This record gives sequence, C-alpha cells and structure tokens, in this order.
Amino acid sequence: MAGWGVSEQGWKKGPWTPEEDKLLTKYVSQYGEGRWSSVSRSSGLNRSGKSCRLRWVNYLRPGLKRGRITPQEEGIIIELHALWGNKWSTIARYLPGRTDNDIKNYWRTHFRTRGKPSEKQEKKKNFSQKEQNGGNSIQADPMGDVNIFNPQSNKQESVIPYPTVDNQFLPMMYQDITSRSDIIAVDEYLWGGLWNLDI
DNA sequence: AAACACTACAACCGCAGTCGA
DNA sequence: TTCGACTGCGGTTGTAGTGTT
Repeated sequence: MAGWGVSEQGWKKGPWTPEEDKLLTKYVSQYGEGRWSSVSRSSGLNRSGKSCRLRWVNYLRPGLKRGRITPQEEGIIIELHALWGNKWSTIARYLPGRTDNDIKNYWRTHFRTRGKPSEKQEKKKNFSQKEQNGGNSIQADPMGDVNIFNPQSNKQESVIPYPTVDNQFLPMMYQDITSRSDIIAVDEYLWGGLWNLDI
C-alpha cells in the first residue's frame, strides 16, 4: 500500500505494525472499548481514534473469525442482504465472529464486482445452497410469531412470519425493521439450521 | 514462465446520528 | 435549542496472494 503516511492532523496512516497492535490491545484491555478519541493520548499510539476503532473492530477484537466465508455463512449473507440490503453491520450481528467489513468485502467481491457472479461462483453457490437447505422446505407458521435464539445477543428474539413474493411464509425480524411493510423475509432454515454454524 | 484475472483483506474517507455542554 | 465532538456505518480504494490461460 503505497502512498500512506501522515494525515493533515498528524496521525499516522497505513498498515498497522505489531507494536501498534500490542499498544491498542493493551489500551482496550485496560480501558475497554469506546473512548476512541482518547486512545492516541492514553496509549501512545499516533493514530486517529477512527483508525484505532477500525483496527480493533475488524482485526484485533477477540473472537473474530479469520479466513474464508463458509457456504453456510454465504447463505446467511445472501438471505439477510435480500432482507436488509447493504446493512452490513446489521447482517454482521447474525454472523458470529464476522465483521461488517468482512461481509462487505465478500459481497462486493462475489456479487457486485462484475454485476453478477461468475459461472464458477454460480456453480459454487448453487452447490452450497443445496447443501445448506438439506432439501428442507420453509415451515414457518404463517399465523403466529416465532421466537428464535440469537447467539449474539444471547437471548430470544421475536420474528414475524411474512409471505414472500413467491408465496412462501418466512420469519421476519422485529429488530431493525421499522414497519412491516418494509419487509421481505428470511428463510427459516437460516434461523434453525444455519445458527448451527459448526465451524 | 509470464501475463492476466480473480479473490481476500486491510484501511481510508465522508456522512449521519447521538450525546453532552 | 444549538453546536461541536465523538462514534458508527457504508462506500471505496489499494495491495498482495493465488489461480488460470
């Protein structure tokens, strides 16, 4: 990455060094997340708060999953993107260990860059969707709300079953949706089968 | 073996929302 | 009520690594 250097405010820019990572990790373990604007003063890092937050959230935070997006995760991303669009942070909440940046990067690489997935990707996608569906059809009760367990928040969340354009009834999250008219839907398998990421 | 294409990842920027003085 | 600082989010860009032709 050429061209990095020092910002107008004097903050260092560009790739982080292991030493900087260590300093940031130490700071966060000491003071907790948040208060990013004071990181530079308190930790000795010559980085903007913004840069520190990004580094922590996307790279240093414990529990982050490294490596490729799995077919199961891809399935979740596709479904949730159909639901929420480019709400990467919202989608990321339902993919433990993944950041909005991961998901955003993945989406752009696989689904946006060339307008549509390559033939190879298409085949891969078809395979993975078959795999994750396991042949199950959607079985949400169209009349009653459904509760699902969200491992991220460690609590039950309500979903509303809602019909899709192809007349399937799928659960919808209350959370993050302002009105029922906004809705599309989420496959129930997503909440049942795919929570078992088993990765 | 070289050139090119694709993918993964890291990091920056700008904008909008929130909150406290 | 207003304003500025801070934070979070989405968009974008750049580089390195890997695969393909």
